[in-house]
Amino acid sequence: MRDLSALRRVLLAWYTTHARELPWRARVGEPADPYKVWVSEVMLQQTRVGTVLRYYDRFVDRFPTAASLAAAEEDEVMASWSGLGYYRRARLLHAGVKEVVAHYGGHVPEERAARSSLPGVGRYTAGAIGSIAFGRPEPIVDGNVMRVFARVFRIETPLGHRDTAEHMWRLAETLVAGERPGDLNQALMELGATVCTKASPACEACPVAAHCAARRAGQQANLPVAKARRPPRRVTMVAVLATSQRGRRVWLTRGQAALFGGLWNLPMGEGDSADVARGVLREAGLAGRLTTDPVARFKHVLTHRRLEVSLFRATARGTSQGDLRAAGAADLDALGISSLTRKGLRHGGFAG
DNA sequence: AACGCGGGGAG
DNA sequence: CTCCCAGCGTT
Repeated sequence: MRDLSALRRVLLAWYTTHARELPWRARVGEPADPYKVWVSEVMLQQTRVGTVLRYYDRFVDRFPTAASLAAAEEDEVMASWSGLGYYRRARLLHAGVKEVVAHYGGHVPEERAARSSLPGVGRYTAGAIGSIAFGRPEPIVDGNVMRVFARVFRIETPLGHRDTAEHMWRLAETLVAGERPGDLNQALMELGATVCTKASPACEACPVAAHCAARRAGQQANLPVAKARRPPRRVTMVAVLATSQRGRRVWLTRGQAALFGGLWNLPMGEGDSADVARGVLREAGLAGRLTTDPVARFKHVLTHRRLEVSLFRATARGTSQGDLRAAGAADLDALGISSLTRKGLRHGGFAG
């Protein structure tokens, strides 16, 4: 559709009456806190609103300002992120606020280039902070916006193609130029999340149905064209639930790898045999006795992996230092633990 | 351009 | 089961 101003108008009007109340949204007439917008937008990367709601309040309550987050220990930050996934986001956010404190007096920089250069702040997040917190006409294109655009403008090239993405960013840039850029961007995302949904778009309730090319052509169910997806790889893993002699504390190692980096995990390795489990124990810096067979098997599914985990039990000695530590049940809440490790502790009967 | 990175909710 | 979510950084 050529008349973007009509689309703008309808979206803003709809958003004014249909926006969900979300804790990171500023009240009408109040300026949004750029730091809180930043935190929420990082949490929202590839993560649904409903999931973020379970973490956001606790996080900003504990770290209410950029300075307070910058001053926190990494373990403390990871503990607050524990279970939310994509843990690198937390470490990048932490690095980002440190940079803000060091170079910008603790204030999120309003200037686009400075904002974009912060760790973890990509094209999307920079635009979200710019438009929502600073009221600048900066575009946003996320999964919701792509779906809405693909339908409204009947874009039939697959998502994920460079040309498709660039086309959509240009559309977003054109559309956001005007009043209330933050609301316009949020209106697009909100529409995609609540009305123009993937499986069954509620066209009869959609404010832009009259402007929708896909709807006109009866193609709304066939758009957008998804990008091809690679099937997840199946991986067998061994995890060792090694406790101290009296079974009161469990040995955890802090991951440095990309997977679960920065989190405290059960010692793990790829494979399914007792031999591998022995190697895992030794590799962790532990000496002890191990069950000959797994005490439990469980699955853990990630987007890109299907892990089948064999859990061994051990009693082991070692020295808590660096990336190895013995944690009591009461310590676990203060540590960043992956859901996989949480699951392993449960299957192994270590509730403390 | 492709890939790795969590976890969970919806259908 | 499958899909994909208010993406980013690396290669």
